[in-house]
Amino acid sequence: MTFLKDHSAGYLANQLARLFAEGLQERIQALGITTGQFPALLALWEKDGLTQAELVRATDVEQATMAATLKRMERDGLVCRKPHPDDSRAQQVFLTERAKQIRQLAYTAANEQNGAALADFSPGEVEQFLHLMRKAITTMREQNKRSS
Amino acid sequence: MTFLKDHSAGYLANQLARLFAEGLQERIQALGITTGQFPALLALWEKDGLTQAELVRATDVEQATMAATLKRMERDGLVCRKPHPDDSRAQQVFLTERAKQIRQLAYTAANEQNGAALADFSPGEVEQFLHLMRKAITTMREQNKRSS
DNA sequence: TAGAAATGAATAGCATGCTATGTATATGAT
DNA sequence: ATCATATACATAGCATGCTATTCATTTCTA
Repeated sequence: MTFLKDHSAGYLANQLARLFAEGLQERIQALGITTGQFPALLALWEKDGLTQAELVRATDVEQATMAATLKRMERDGLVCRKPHPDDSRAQQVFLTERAKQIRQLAYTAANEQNGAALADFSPGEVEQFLHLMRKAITTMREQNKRSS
Repeated sequence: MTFLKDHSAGYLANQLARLFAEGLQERIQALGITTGQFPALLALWEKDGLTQAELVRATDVEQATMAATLKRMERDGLVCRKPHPDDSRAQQVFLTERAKQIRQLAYTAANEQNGAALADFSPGEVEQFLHLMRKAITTMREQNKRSS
């Protein structure tokens, strides 16, 4: 008996994600940001000054991952941190001017990568694809919640 | 202007892949293998004794990634390496007895994870989903080939 | 057949992601 | 008010994946 990668949703999802990341990385490297910083940037572009804990809740990564990402973002001059006025355990994370200015370019890069990946899809297929991905994600989130 | 993660194929693909990996990891940890070892194992279960270069061509990872994975697999008692009879640069990679014996259990684990993720899909949706993932993968592979 | 080019592997260095721990501060319950 | 618990954050340690570099051996070509 064999195992066919082309028929394994998990195998394909892994490929898909790596190819998306590769393509996006290429499009945003001129902006001085990386794929892993994207989730935090999206959240901060929406609302600047979030705490790390709020960023964790706004994204889908673990606290330790966010801590490491913020450290690299600070090193790279994308954010700076200030003590939280009401909670001395927390810090607020603020975007630098540079990070604020690349917002639209970053959105464009992400949209272009999505468009490139789905270039051969009909509009209906795009909708269906997004719908099915959301459905599988919801299903697995529910299951992992239970098992933990 | 905002960027909606729920409408970004790349964002969803990243989520999807991580959730698949999480679920699979849980199912195979009792077998003493990890998700990253799966591609190499699939190739070696099909044909034992491949070289590292052949494993790279049979999977979708870079040579350096495969080298690191094989090193961990050797450390974990999943493979052993023997000098290639016809090419002294190369080595053949052979599965240990333990690695051979878990084959069916590993297939089952992967199939069960795929089934769990797509539990709410109709058979037609499953086919459509796999088809669309393959299509996006093919498209991006073609593009990345050009840009490199 | 000698030198150039290609191929097989290993390694360094990095990003992203995880779990598990530790530490400090807040909060809630007695 | 005190003590237990919850929360915020940092860090260690690891897996997976990448690019770039290096080294050795083959293979091709002039």
